[in-house]
Amino acid sequence: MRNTSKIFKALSDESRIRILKMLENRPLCVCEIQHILKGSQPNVSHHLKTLYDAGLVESEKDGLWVSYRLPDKPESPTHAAALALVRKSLSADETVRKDRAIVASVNRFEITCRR
Amino acid sequence: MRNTSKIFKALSDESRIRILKMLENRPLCVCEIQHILKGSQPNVSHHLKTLYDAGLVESEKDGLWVSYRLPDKPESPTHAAALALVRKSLSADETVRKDRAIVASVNRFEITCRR
DNA sequence: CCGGCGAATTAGTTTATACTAATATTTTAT
DNA sequence: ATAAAATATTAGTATAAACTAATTCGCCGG
Repeated sequence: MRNTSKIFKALSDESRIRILKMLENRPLCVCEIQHILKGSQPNVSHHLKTLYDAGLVESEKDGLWVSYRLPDKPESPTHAAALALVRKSLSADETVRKDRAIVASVNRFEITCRR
Repeated sequence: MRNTSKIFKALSDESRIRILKMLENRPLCVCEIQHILKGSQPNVSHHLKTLYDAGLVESEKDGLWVSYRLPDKPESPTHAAALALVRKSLSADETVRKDRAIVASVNRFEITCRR
């Protein structure tokens, strides 16, 4: 039960839902997510850690960057169902649509990540 | 999005998940839930209010009691999907099993609700 | 009407979560 | 090696959620 409520806790923050919806487009590095959420870098890292600890994202080192993506193979049926629920929801949400429009038009080399 | 994250926030507490799993057996009044969760009455009322505000339970006055139940007709597809996810999960959880065994063997007239 | 019971609300306190600022780590380029 | 960039971690603070205790509300039977 601890595990399940951790999943829901991770999903109970709007920034983290926005991140998951962005990742439906494609894998993103931290600085791209930061650019779209307009939060501080440590704050974004913290949200990503929360999602990672809940088993809702995977990460991979990619040179200087760390790429985050939705799991290919969720670690449990509950994880799969939760991710499916998110996928089916909120695609019409205005913030989500704007976020994903930016995802589609940006790459990591065009943006500044420096504070 | 606010609405969706409210659903997840409501589901992110173990006591509230326990309540939902108990309600899969049958509608319950506050004092029955309190008897099983072993929490204070105001605490249980607060959890029920959180679930109610998120659209995850319905309530009905029943004389002196207030009966809570899972919604017959969830107010949105997201609500339905979230409730379905809970229904499919955790039925094997030890705490959930014990709770539901008590639900099956108790009625409101046999228990003491007084603090 | 009055007293008692179930439930809801309020107030106050504790605990957990989110954010900011500063620092550390890792990797790449010079 | 040194420096610079991307990310992670830590410390400290602000905000929100959960619990306890006390009070209030509403319904029912005398």
